[in-house]
Amino acid sequence: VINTLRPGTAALELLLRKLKSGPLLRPDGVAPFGRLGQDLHVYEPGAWLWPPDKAPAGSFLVASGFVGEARVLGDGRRQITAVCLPGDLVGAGATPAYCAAVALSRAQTVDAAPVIRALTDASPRFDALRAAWEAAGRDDQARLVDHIVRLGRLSAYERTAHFLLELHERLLVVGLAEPDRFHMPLTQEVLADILGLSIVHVNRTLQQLRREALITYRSGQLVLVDPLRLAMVAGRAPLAAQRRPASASPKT
Amino acid sequence: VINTLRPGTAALELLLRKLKSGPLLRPDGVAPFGRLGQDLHVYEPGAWLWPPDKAPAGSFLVASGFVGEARVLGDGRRQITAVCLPGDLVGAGATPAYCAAVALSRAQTVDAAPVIRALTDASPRFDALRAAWEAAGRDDQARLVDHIVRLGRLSAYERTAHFLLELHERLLVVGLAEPDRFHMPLTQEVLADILGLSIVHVNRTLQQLRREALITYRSGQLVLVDPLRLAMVAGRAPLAAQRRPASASPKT
DNA sequence: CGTTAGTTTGACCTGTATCAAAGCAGGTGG
DNA sequence: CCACCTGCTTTGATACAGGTCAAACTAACG
Repeated sequence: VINTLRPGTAALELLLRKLKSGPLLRPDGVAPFGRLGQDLHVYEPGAWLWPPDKAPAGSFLVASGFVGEARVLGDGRRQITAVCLPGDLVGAGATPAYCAAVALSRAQTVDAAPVIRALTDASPRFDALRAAWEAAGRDDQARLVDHIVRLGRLSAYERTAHFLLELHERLLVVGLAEPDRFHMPLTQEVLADILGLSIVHVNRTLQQLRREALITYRSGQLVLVDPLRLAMVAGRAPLAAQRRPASASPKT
Repeated sequence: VINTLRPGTAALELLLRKLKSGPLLRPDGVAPFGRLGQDLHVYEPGAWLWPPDKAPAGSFLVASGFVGEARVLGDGRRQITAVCLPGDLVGAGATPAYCAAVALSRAQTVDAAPVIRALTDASPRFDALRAAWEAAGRDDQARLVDHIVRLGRLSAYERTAHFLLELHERLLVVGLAEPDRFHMPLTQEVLADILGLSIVHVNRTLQQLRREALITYRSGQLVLVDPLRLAMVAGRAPLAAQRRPASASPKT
């Protein structure tokens, strides 16, 4: 479906899906943007969208592939602080300074300036859109907090499960995942830099998840074989408790 | 100086200092808020400002002491995701849902509603203030990212140094630190939950920092004995950023 | 002075890192 | 079609950072 569109159009469509998934945006509140995509960028895995020492060069909408915000330490250690999926913005408000952006897989982006312009525009015509946008920003923030908890208090095993579930959820929202599987283009090295682990340990952790029949991974397809048990491992509410929307009751 | 003011006034003064420290706010841009502080809350260390399962009950300005945003896992593990110092807001935009707020030391807060109202107000009279406010929000965000890097890629030793420097910097901005020291009211247990370590290891790490003559800590006063070397350890070194020096045979 | 919360110590254990080398594609050029 | 890269995954052996448990020490405080 998405694949048949031009990348710019596709990216916008993904963004709108995300915004529409929130409680705030009625489908008819979606404003008509200018057409996007004359300014397509393609990045090979590992390529910088902007390098560590430069300021973000505008903001971009991810059209395909995964992009990461990363910080690189003097001795080469690297921590990826956020993963941007198709439909996400890189370099916008959510992206603080001192973060490089790097393609985590082969990725396409389009210039997001028109989108930003519309969102910044004070016109009441865009009110609903802007509200949805702000909600998405809060989600981004909540995800940073999730990441902190993962890194600070979860074991490698829990961490990995937790992260894979996050990816799945987010991709579901933009329609890029099936209920039990999704395309996971990240190498174990990249996963290591996201999860704060060593490559070797990521490998062993994934093996354990497979051995215990929680996931399957073949040729880029990640299958959540047992999502419930996986969620349990990740320390998420055991009984299908809702999480994303702003009302919830975490377990005791 | 600050101590002689009523807590509400003092808190507001701290906030304004922070906002004024940014590049955007000219001193005369500071708007006169209503007087604050009829609604003072005092919390004992460990007390919830709001518990894990409730939504933030409004937003509060910290007047004194340290407050933390925390997530508690099912089995009791706890990760403090952000530390709010005097002059910071807890529960405002920067604070995402699913975070409890807890007093990390004895702390006072005042209701921040009047401040929020002024900032939300569209009046151009507050434009400069609002801009400063947004800058402060970006700082908060950058701090979350710092925290992620700390937890993901720094050793316990580096992490601790890095965090203490952050505290010092932030307290300097609001005038609550001297150039080489500040009052650090956090217990090692709390530090552990911030740094993602065990209590015992925090203790040993602090000992190491003292043994190597980087810091001193007596009766709540934390002294940065050798800020430069400390910054180096924390990986904020402008100079050679190599592996850990081990100049004095660090033993475990 | 006993109580209590916090810090410190020691002994021991384990999760994760490190090092090194071996398998395993998917692509390339000969 | 094969030999050969090259980048990724997997494996094994070993080392260490940091966790856990338990107890002793310290200092504030009623």
